[in-house]
Amino acid sequence: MTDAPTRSGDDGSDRQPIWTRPERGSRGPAPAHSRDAIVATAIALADAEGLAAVSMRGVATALGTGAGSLYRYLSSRDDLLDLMTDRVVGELRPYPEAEGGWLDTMLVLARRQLALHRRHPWLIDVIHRPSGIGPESLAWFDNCLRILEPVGCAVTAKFEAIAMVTGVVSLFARSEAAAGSVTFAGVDLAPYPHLVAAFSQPSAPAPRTDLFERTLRGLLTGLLLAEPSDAG
Amino acid sequence: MTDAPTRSGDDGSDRQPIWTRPERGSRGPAPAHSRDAIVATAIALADAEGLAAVSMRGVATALGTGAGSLYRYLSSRDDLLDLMTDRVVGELRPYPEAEGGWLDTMLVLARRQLALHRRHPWLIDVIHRPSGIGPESLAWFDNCLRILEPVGCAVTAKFEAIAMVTGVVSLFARSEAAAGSVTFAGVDLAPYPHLVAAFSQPSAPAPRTDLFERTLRGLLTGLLLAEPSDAG
DNA sequence: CATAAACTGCGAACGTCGTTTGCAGTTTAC
DNA sequence: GTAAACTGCAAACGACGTTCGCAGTTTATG
Repeated sequence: MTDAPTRSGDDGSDRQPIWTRPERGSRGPAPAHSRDAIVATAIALADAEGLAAVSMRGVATALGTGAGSLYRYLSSRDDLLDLMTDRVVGELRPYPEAEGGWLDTMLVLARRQLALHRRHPWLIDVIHRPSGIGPESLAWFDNCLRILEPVGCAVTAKFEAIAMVTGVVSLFARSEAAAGSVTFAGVDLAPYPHLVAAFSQPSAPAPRTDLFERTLRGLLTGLLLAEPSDAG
Repeated sequence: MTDAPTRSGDDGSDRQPIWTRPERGSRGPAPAHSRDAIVATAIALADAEGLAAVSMRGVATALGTGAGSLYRYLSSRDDLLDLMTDRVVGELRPYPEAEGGWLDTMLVLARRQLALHRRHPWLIDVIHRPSGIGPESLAWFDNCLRILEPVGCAVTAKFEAIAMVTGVVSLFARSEAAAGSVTFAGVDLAPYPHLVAAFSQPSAPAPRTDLFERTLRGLLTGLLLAEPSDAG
């Protein structure tokens, strides 16, 4: 607690983010594991048993070690979640060319994001935290800017549009994941006349894919193509 | 653990949701607190010190009692969060009449939701969980259906539109709350050419309110007014 | 009015969590 | 060769949600 310089590799380096922190020094014995192997194990665990299974003890047990040992490679569980997020974002590669026009290409990217959420359902619970921007996320963002290059509007509008697309994709992913989990069991619906009227009406299945595409197409054209003549 | 009928009021009633569970029986002494007072205390605590301060011990301390005592009124912390959510949703009342047309009225409702998020920043972390639908949320939903009554489209489309509006509002709320928390400190931006090009460009402040309104207006008209002639 | 059932608050405990710490052993720089 | 820097590991710490047992209080029932 005084000023002992021990643990300079992991413990003392809380200043710089996990992305630029060196994995190990050059002095001691070879580590039994690697940061990448830990992250891969954690992702496999989350895919199989959900995010709740990704505890320090859980990941450590899957690796055949103790919980405290993980702190030789990571400085916190949040770091692990950040690494997991960025690693699966890398699955969005390779990025498509913008051959079919920027709007269609953005839709392809959005659909790939949605597929990523389906592949890793825990992503939806992890993506909405501060300080979770890693190299792969930056690359994805950079690629979106590349796709939007032919669009002649302010960069701030592009930033907003990209963020909104990502957000809407997460909304769809959450809606898919939560499908059927809402229930009105034991609740008296009598005080809600419009609800019971809606429920008593025959409902068509309503294709979801169409909603996804229509929503994003309308969003992007509205945000990027609208003339700012009368705004403000 | 055999079949002792004790604690039938709180403990044994895990079956039915918190909304319909009776607050107390008729036998014992008068409770020192009430479910409503506990929820109000928890909300005040969350408003002041964030959701992390809303622990059973934290709420109990604010009430001058012990953590275990809270389980006489609630059966879990999740129940408490559900009650908190539904209570603040009640702040959206009274609901406006649809005098200015359904689109403008829906925008008013959306703006009120955004204001609610600004008033209770913890709401964004609590609203995206399963099983959080209470009477006030139902009333809000019912009111949205009332506003959308003159719109002649399938009820499923209305359901989707309402959910999407709520979701987009939460996106804006989250974006506002996370403003300035993302940082590229210590990260080399060289591998992201389009990003550095965007950052080197002069950026206008870009009015957010306009983005909010434009996004929702485009969303609602696109989802509710589009003709389903060529779909499918 | 007596009795028993159903309630009350409360403090101690349980198990799990993220994280810290001390220690013994290993490798490398000087 | 020595010391610094590293390694893994087990134990512990504090906080969390939750359970449990107990003593006391109120009410329904006879």
